[in-house]
Amino acid sequence: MPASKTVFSKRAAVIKALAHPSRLLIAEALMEGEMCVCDLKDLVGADMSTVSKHLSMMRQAGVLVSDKRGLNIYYRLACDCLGDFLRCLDQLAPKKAKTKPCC
Amino acid sequence: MPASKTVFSKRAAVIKALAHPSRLLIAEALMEGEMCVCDLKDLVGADMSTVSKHLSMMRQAGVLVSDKRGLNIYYRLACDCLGDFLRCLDQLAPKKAKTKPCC
DNA sequence: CAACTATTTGGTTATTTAGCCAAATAGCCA
DNA sequence: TGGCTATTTGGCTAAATAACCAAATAGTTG
Repeated sequence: MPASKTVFSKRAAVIKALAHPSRLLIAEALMEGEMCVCDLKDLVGADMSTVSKHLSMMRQAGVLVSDKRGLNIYYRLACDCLGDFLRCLDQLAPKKAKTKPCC
Repeated sequence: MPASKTVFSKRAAVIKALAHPSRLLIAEALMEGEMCVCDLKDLVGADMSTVSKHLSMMRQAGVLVSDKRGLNIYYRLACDCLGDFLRCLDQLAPKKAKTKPCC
């Protein structure tokens, strides 16, 4: 079991934590600042338990950190570099592209 | 069906194309330059058909472009910005982290 | 054209994931 | 304490994913 395999699995887990439309929406929303679960639930429009599972998965991958204050639990991005990470996406996400290099 | 939903799905598809240990390994290898499928098969160590499916999925997402020359098909990264994208990962991938912000 | 090589496609199966509902947990306030 | 409210957890089902093998496709060369 090569150590490099573990490295790639960990990195893949980080990416996987962003590889879902709802999770991406959450990540982009959190670029503006922290939000609590119920706000994120409204944003995503899914069952609270579903959102909660997305969030704990993202936290476990190291993408988000959470912070409990009173009844609410606030989530925020673990890392500022995620902003650049996410901004790179639009260059790749095919609008009509595919014929010419995106950047 | 909100347009924004489509946008997030497309972006998620791009990310998903990198969200697998083998695909990440492939993407990093291609940062050095193009490679043909059989070389990538050796690199990944999986069945050629498995590798081929990973590659076509990445191409479809807009992450890779391919180029057939003779019997071989060469793949390369569609976008230089992927380098930065990938380099951001190490900052997030938990080594022991999780206690302090990564960057 | 026939044999060969590189790659993709189709089929199958096992595993993982996403969603919902219901129940459990935890902090707050009367 | 007892009842709220916010969030997580467990259980379940449907759908998506990843892997392999076998067969099909396409280009090459004798």
